Amino acid sequence: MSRAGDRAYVAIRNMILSGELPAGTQLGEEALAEKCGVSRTPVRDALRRLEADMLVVRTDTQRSFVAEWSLDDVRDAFDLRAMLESFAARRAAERMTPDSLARLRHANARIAQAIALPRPDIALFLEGNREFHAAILEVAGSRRLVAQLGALVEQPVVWRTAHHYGPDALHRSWSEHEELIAAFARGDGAWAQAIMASHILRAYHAYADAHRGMASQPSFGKARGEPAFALKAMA
Amino acid sequence: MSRAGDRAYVAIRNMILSGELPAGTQLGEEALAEKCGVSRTPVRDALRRLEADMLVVRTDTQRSFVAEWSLDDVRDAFDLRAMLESFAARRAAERMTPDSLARLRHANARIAQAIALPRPDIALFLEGNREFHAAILEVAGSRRLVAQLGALVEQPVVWRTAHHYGPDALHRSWSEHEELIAAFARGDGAWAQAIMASHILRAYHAYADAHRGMASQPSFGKARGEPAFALKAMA
DNA sequence: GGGGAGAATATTGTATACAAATGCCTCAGG
DNA sequence: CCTGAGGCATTTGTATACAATATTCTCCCC
Repeated sequence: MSRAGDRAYVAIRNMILSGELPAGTQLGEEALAEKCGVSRTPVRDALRRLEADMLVVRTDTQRSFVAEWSLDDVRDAFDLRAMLESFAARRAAERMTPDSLARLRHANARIAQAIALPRPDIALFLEGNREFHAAILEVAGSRRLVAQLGALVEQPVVWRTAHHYGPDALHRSWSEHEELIAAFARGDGAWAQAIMASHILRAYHAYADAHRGMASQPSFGKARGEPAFALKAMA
Repeated sequence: MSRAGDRAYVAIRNMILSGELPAGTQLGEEALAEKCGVSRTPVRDALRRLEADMLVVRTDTQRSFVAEWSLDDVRDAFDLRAMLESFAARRAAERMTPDSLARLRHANARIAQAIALPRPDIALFLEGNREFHAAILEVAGSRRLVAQLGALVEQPVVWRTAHHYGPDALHRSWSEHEELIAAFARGDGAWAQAIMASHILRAYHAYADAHRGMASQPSFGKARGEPAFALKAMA
């Protein structure tokens, strides 16, 4: 953790994901530097990383803005994630070890615990969910896959979305994880792949349903479809 | 083109891809700055971008090295590319316009011209090939897909590999492009997807065959399999 | 009133200096 | 000979100043 650079990255990221910096906001380096209490140099690094995460876009003239997310963009992201992560699931099924399988069971047990409470503990659910998907990715054993999915899978904000999920949706997610574990236990790559694709795409529709009809934020750029909130995917 | 930063990026990238900086070489910022005739600041930017391209890796302590490419890594990259680009082909087939189709035909005509010569013009082949694949990606119309494939598809160096391809391999590539055009003309996404996957995976085996038994470069790190040359994919 | 040239302003790009951290080498102790 | 602590050399991180570039505003001309 290189102090200032990472602090700036986390700080700006949080400002974007929390909505403090709405989509379309221009990100001046100097202003951000002051907000983060560092100089422009680490802010520049942070902006570059956020750009790679596609949370920030740069104009042809190097001005940075908080990225817009049209509904089409969100759909794109989920499609891509469905493809990549189901591919990862197939690979993982073919390489699964008892240890990793135990880790998956443990993660999903935590999810069960989170949603068993009278009032589901969303934070715990998200933590278990993250661990579950990360473990699969690790077993898949492709550095590239990790790199490409990294930006898509991380779920720092989902907060705003996750709280819209009902107990039934949460339970279905847990249930699909159980099915994945079954596929992994049998080493059935094709099965795991199919479940994962379904898992992700169901999550997309849960998202779309939750946000259907919600107020659009004032738009800025050339978004193609209906503007959506800036946030990351969850499953 | 922000002058110094991009110059550094291109310069370092070329040094890596040409083999002037072999895999495992440590990349000191100061040394690179001097080589590129700029200061460390733009070099840092360039290193970050190259890291995103996975041409450079950083240790936990922030030292940069030219990335190692085991044969497994290369296989991974091709697998991923096959998946992403065949997905792009399906989308493209569903959205193809007459203009774009014409552009594809034109690009492949240039390829035909390049390989028709008594001595194939590899540079022209690569240029046409790049244009062909870029056009498909553009029609696919997914910003994320572009971003994710960008690092994989670019073929600046393939030089070292491409020259190992025989006239037959080059002709087969052209022929597969023709088949893709046919699928696009009919708007058959599934067909286009299948051809593209086959196209990419064939390219992988052409690569693997060309490099089978070639001398390994002295290895540096934790590469998992047999070390391979540092280069990008082609199809 | 519209449009454009040009200055004024704001923003990003680059270089440099210095601070912090890492790695390496030496040498003492066992 | 091995081990590890300490200091020296190297490398990266950060801040700041200045240069280059983009944007905005103003004012003049049509």
